[in-house]
Amino acid sequence: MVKEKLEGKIKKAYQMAVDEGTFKAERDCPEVIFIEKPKMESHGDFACGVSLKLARHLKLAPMKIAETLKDYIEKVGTNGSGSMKVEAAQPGFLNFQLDKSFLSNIIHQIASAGSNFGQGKPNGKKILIEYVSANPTGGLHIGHGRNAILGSSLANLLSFAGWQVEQEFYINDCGEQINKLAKSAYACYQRKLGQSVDYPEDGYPEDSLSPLVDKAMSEFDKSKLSTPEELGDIVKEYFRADQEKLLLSLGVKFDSWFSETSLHKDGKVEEALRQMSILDFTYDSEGAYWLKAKELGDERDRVLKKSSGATTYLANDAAYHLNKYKRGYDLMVNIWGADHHGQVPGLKAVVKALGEDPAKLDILLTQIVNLNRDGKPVKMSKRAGTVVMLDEVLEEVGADAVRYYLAESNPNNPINFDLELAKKTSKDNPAFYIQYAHARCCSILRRACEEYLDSESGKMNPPRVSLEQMREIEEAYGKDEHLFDSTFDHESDNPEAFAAQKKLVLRLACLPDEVEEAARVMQPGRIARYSYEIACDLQRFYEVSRVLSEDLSVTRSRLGLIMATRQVLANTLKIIGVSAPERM
RNA sequence: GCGCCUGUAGCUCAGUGGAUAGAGCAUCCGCCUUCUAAGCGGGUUGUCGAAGGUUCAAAUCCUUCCAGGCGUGCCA
Repeated sequence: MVKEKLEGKIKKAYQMAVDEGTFKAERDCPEVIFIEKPKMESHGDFACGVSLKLARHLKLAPMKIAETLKDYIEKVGTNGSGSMKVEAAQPGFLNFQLDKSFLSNIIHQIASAGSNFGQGKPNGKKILIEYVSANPTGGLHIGHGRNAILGSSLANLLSFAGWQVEQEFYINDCGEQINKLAKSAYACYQRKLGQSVDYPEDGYPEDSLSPLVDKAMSEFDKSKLSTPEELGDIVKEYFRADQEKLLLSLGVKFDSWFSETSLHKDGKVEEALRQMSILDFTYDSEGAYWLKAKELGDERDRVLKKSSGATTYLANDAAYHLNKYKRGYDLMVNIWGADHHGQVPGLKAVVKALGEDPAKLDILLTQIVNLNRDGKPVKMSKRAGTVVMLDEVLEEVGADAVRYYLAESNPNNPINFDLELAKKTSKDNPAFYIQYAHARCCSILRRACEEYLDSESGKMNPPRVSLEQMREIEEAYGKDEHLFDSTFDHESDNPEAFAAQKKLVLRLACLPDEVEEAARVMQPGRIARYSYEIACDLQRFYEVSRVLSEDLSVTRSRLGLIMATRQVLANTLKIIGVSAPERM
């Protein structure tokens, strides 16, 4: 919002300078105008280093360019959105100092946009995010959890940023693992019927299957359980349904569940194989059917159909991705665990062999999640040995903490998830601290309309703001641009308070830029960290500046700042899928 | 061997080619009669893994090397 505005101004100034012959160059600025937030306050609220980059094109000294741009920016004027000071600084930066009307205008804009504040304009593009995609042969572990939270937060983020998003779970419901599941379940079933059969070697653990087999026996007639395949189909659906339920409890909801088996039933795998052979990217060798993957950038060729006649996961993936491409997305994102990174070149090769554009397929890899308790590694599962199961972590720390910690980090880095930290109710725990900031805003808004104790007389005073007045403020603050001007009126009385308010408002103003940037690099974690910064700025403001006071006009306008903060916190929490409580 | 990821403060991590390198934790000092102290302010803390290169400007881009993690199936 602010950055966009400044960028526009600089661009206009540049063009004016060209039009008037001050700069001898094309009208289009040859460098990207990047607005940054300077680290040092003396460098203004925002800064731009484009003059340094333009020096080469214009063959002028950077400082000279900055000064010229400054003059033209002043000529361009403010067109109503509040004014600012511009300064040219060595070695050629443009530093912007926003004034009070600009700050007050930001609150007004947040107020009028409400829950839409920060939203990107619809870009008319469709994106498919495929994630989790676990085998329906057991529960989800914490790694699946990371994948799920990244996918879900990314979907929220991109949708907020203006994409049309669909979320899909690809069910790996056929192949060797599923056969093994069916055989294990069937052996378990036969034993329950009193038959003495050997349990398959390296089969799935009997204790985890036993309750599901019981359930199948109670829900289905014997005639439906006569083969391992029939029982396998039932059990894998139980596992899938459990996964869906667990994901829903974390706020992860898919638009579609795509079955791998359905590709076989519909002849789609054969169709994909034919398409690749038509383009001459396949061959027979050693009794198997191969993809010329090496020609397509992989390190070696890959088997599509085993000598047994069964297709490999890669052939099935080819069929699945052909289907995705046919659905006409502008971009497809797959989220995989980093232990699958070796498959990336294979899948890219398949896409090329199908004659589709690999640039439309983006694969995000998530590194592992290490669980700690007070700095020491934990192994908590009774069921799966060393693997930590998602439902156990969820039960211990709750959905909000799980979502925050799995969303917050950069997917390329491993997560060190500390269970004790996630349960703490202090600033050490950012998930808590952000929610607390939201609750604090709500509390102040509530208290404004309540009676309060007069410390001198010891009597209760009537509320500072009546419910009716509060409604009026809420309504007016989206409409009246100048309602909040007095928020910043007391700079000289209390410079500390002014600085804290200004910092908070400028932080809030960055939401649109943060959303845009996070969406561009597909890192919802940036929003989580941004949210934490808001919470810190609010806390600072709260320390040095009272909202509810005897001065009604100041109270009203500061309530506006609190409403705006609450709104931006709510919008960011929604993206990462963490709840925004009104009381804690 | 080859491929991918990572290397920034004692620890966990941010950092978009820009100005003096940033948070939290830890540690030290100070602060609660006031809207939620479940907190706040301040101090200490760095060969940005190493060496070259590109650039007016490099933690950031390029090359080489070192260290760690993961992967390298007719499993998925």
